Amino acid sequence: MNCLLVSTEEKIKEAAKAVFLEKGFDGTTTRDIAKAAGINSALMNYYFRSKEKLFQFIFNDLCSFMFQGMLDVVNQPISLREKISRLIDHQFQMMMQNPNLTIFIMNELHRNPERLYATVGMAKKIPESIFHQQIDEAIAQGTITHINSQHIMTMIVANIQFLFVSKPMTMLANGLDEAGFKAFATQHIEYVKEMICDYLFKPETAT
Amino acid sequence: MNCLLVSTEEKIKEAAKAVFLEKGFDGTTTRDIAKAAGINSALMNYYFRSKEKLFQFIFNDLCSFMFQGMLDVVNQPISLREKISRLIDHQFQMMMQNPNLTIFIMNELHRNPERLYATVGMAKKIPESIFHQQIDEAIAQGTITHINSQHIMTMIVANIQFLFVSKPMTMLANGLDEAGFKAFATQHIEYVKEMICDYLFKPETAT
DNA sequence: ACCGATTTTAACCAATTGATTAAACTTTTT
DNA sequence: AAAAAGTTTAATCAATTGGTTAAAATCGGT
Repeated sequence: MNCLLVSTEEKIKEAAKAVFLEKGFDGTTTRDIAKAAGINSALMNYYFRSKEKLFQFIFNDLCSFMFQGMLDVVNQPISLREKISRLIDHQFQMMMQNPNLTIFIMNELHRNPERLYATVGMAKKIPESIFHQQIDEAIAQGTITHINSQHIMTMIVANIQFLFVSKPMTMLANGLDEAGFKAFATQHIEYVKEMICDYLFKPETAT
Repeated sequence: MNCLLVSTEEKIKEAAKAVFLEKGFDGTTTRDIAKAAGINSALMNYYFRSKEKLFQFIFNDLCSFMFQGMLDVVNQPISLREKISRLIDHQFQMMMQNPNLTIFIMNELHRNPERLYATVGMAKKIPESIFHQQIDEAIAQGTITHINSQHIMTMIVANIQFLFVSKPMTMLANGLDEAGFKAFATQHIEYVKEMICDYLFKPETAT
């Protein structure tokens, strides 16, 4: 067994994750991965059977990483207001550390819709979470605006995720560098929190 | 000259646009395009010098298409409230007819940041538009919440665009078919309009 | 109808792609 | 230490890639 810190299999997975995230499935060659992992090209086919199989492995990993954290927050036994705030914060932290996670996943799903099957289990858990129960209860009690929970979740996710999906564009349009973007994004999520909560918990009930 | 409706050059451009939009630059082969255009592979290199040059052509076209419409709305001599509503409607119409326009552009910019130079002229026009002047004036008059205009634009764009960027995921998570998605999206933009306007034009001024 | 220019084609090229093979090297087991 | 199992390598494969070439077909002007 290779004992220099990590196993060869792990080295390949880490390298593949980095390269796939940066270049996508089509833009990545098996030699890219081998080079990044510091191994022979053939080793990749020894541990994983093909580029496609290796990709599926990485893709599932990344999808789990993305969804699991959100699911954890979404199922916490806390108030709706607090949960929305934490949900936004959690996504923001996750994306700050992995800015191209979402564009990668969305693009691969767009290019190859069959990969949706890899996410079907996780994706369906969110609409079934206690977050949605809380919303339905709050609506019944008249505490929040009457609005389908899927729309609320979409608003939360969209306002955070698109910030990172469009990061290069936003930086260009507003003339920001890396630090400037971070400041902009940090400020932005505060506005988003405020906007969404204002909309949900507004005093007078809209039609 | 080829007089069967359209010129060969136009046929190639149309085919390339469709294929690139669906498969991205890396996923597209020159033979894909030739096949879609019903021409010989070599013809593509006769009209455009290379796959890269052809792509740049298409990419610029699509970016112009995306930005020009938004710029037109953003510079209309109408009220802020009406402008926000039209901006959202316009993007929605555009994306309904071209659902993968944004994911395509964003992904290509992510994969190849040098392409940003192709958009720099257009992207910078938005922060310089009279929309932003209107916002600054409204803030000075105390008509709307005190918030940087770039944040408002980001909110508008994010809430509409991400709906389409994440279309496959949204359809899966909420169990929607094509018609279901359309209904969901149509309803969603009404909520978004309401939410953003409520936030901007709210009666009591927040800190 | 003929000529020159433009347009289109088939055949081909070198480079790169994902993947395989058989041999060499380690490690573990006996 | 010998055998067996597991790991890694260099060399190579067939297929596909973007691009080129030279010849054929088509066109407009005269």
